[in-house]
Amino acid sequence: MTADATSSSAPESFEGLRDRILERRDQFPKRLAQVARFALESPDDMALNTVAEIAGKADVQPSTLIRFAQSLGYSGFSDLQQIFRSRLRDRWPDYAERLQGLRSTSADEGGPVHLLDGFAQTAMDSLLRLRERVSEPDLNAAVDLLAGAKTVYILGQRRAFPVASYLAYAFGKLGIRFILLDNLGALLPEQAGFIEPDDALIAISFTPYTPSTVEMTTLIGRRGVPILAITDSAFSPLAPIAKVWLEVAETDFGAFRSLAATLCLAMALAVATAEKRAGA
Amino acid sequence: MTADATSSSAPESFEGLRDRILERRDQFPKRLAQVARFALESPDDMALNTVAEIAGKADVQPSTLIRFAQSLGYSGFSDLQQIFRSRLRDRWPDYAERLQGLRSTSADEGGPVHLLDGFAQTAMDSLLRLRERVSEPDLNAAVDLLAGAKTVYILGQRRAFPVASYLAYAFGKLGIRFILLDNLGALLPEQAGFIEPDDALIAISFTPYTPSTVEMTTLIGRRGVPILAITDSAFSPLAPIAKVWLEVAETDFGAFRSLAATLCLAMALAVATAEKRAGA
DNA sequence: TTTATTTTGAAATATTTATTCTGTTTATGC
DNA sequence: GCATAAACAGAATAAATATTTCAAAATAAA
Repeated sequence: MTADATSSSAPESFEGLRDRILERRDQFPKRLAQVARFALESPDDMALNTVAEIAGKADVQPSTLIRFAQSLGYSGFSDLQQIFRSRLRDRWPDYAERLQGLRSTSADEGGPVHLLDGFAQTAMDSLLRLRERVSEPDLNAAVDLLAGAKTVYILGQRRAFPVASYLAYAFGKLGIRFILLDNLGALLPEQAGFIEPDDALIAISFTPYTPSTVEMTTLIGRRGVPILAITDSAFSPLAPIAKVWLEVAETDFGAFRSLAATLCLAMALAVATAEKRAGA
Repeated sequence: MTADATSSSAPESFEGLRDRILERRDQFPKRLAQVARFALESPDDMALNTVAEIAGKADVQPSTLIRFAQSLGYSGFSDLQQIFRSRLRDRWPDYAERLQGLRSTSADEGGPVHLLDGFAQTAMDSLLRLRERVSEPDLNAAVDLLAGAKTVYILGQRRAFPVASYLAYAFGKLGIRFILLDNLGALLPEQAGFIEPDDALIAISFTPYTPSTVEMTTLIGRRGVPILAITDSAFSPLAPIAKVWLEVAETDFGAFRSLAATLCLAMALAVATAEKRAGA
């Protein structure tokens, strides 16, 4: 079987690999079948351990793993292992194929359409990651914080300003009292002048963090106002100041970053806050 | 810091490691801080790649990664990497239920997380449909229109305002001359007073079309200014006025609509315009 | 400003890990 | 039951990867 196995090319996706193994399930010799079974039963082990460790767990010799990989058409075990690793990286099977389609169409270089595809793809990546970064307790804490506030102050400048202005729009529609700190007329200090400890502040900022946003948030935090920060990393200067902070990791495309995940989070926060208030 | 870092034992769980990194965030020297940030932002990369590859992505020397690991009390990088790998293993189980939650957006469970999933799903739907609605010739025409303009005027109010303000941000970064018609001080007529036929207007509006946006766009159109409309249907009052119009069909979730596709289109337009100008 | 200390980059080295090879065993057809 | 071919275990080897080292640069202290 070694001969004709190498003739057909090796699968490049985990699903393809799985199918290939299954369709040959009866043709594998004893030890190879043992490996095949182990591979499908413990794909995590296949991805994360060394040949020797996996061989131990599967109760075969290390060389058997290499022969297994080669019988499937891979150059060696390392080659095969990449498939198992990629499965851990992008673990969203149901969108995987749709994204794949988008990728192939954007293969042709340059042009506005290529850019559009690229940005769409980037935005979807960000959205898929959103749920991994935002934990349920954090999100609930954020909603509690907002629902308990007399007035919600919103601060987001430069790249974060579209998000801030969207929040203002949504809060208005939902009947949540808010003030948008837009720094109009350089009156930011005055706009934030009357904020009190039973209000709340949503501060939004991403690298490179707008200095005046950081400064103003620090100032407001010192006055005992609970702060909800929406930012892009645990290293954001906003994170240590905030009572609750939510991380959105937007994906890069060239020099530009999507805002899709951030806006999505903003919408969810706004609506959840309104629902919480209605329910209480 | 190297000395006393090794004195305290190294964290054995990902959460512990994360906390440890965060509490030392300000004490790391420059390159180590760079690694710390990368580690928390791309934990998957930390788990699955080799020292050399990770060093490349984080833009540091391989040895810096070892130093980083040792400064946290681990014997070397491999030791540290085990933490990141265990995180991938342990997180796997709840994958199924998360995906399930994302799929069944049909509101059986309320709660903030459900809303977040719903909005994410909605945004992705919009993005996937974006390419079906926007044709390549239309997009090229839109870019030509913008690239040929002396100054690009941007008009978008209420729900469309976040898009308008994002365009302003992007144009600024890209060195494209623009004026954001924000109607500040009800001075919209004056802001648009000097717009000329060799300029261009981007008008953004969705149902229910903000009357003043439609009126102002009509007025400007009569003065012979080429108009690019971004709107949600062929029946939009903006469509007949515009020289080029692009359709974005955002999906509803409850009473709210995503802005993901619109923003995505805006980004693509901005960058494509800049590239076109650079190429010409 | 000078000096001491820490931090960093790049290359050399050590270690781990994958792969190949060889003799031996097991299965298969005659 | 013998001959032939495939499969295998284990050791030897090759490749890759992690770690250490040391001089240069940056930073902090005097």
